[in-house]
Amino acid sequence: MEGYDSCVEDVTPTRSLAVRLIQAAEQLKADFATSIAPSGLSVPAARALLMLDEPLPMRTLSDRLACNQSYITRIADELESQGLVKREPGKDRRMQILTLTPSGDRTRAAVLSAALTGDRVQQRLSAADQKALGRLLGRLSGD
Amino acid sequence: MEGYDSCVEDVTPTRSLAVRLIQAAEQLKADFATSIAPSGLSVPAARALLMLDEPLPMRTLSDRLACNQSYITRIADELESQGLVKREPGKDRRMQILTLTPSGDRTRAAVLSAALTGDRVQQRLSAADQKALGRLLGRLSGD
DNA sequence: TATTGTTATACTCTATAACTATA
DNA sequence: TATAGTTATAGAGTATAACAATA
Repeated sequence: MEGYDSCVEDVTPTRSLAVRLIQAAEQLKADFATSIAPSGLSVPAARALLMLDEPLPMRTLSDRLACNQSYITRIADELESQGLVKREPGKDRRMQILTLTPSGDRTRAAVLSAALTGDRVQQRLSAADQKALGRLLGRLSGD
Repeated sequence: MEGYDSCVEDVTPTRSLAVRLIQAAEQLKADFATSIAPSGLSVPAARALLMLDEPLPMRTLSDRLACNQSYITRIADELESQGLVKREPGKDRRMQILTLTPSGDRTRAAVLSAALTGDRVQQRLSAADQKALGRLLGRLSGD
């Protein structure tokens, strides 16, 4: 559990929105970690697993997760050691294609279901609020 | 730069709000890191520095930053080695009171100013939008 | 030469455990 | 005995650099 709490907020009259948004995000991340805990996977591995709804080259995964390629090697090792994924050579022999095993497929479905079930955005926000939040986040991100 | 991108969102029809909120938070954190970079401080040390608008026992700091006391020792070491803070014994001799030096005071003002200037919530959101965001975050957090 | 993946290494943030001094 | 702070250690997440194989 992280704790990106007080900081600028104790200085400005009200706790800053930026800090509150960061705290909300930490909460969401903690929720995700809790919901995937039964899988025994690390958070990064669970995130990668969720992306594998189709076989993907490791390179594609590193692009989508916006992380270094070497880190994908690590994650693939974890997933493979759990028997959830296989590495298969692509037509371009430099590529390794990550493909879910049947067990990986089941685990992915379980993780996905748990993540959706534990999503407090869905739980606590009405449809209208969700729409409003989406709009605000769009403005924040630069459209 | 973290990268809490695709994950559940590539699976659900639209990228999930939870993931978008987390990404926005990462952006805010990155902004903060950028704005404090000139100070040469680590992010945790800068956060602690911002809280020291008055002398504070280390224990109070660990409460406010919601982190372990041992971590505060580390942060205090960094701040002290930069000459920004002094440890002074409290009336209760177990306590160490962290007090800003004149240099620490100036650095804190600079960091605060940079953080406020670089706050994209202020920059990109109207007053009404900020109010709406605050309301939504309140609902998300459980009120 | 440029790209994919791997290996080794290292860095940041943060916690736990054991300990000292004080209360 | 309970609390404040320190020290040593560890672990998670992630990156950089150097390298091999392939294109």
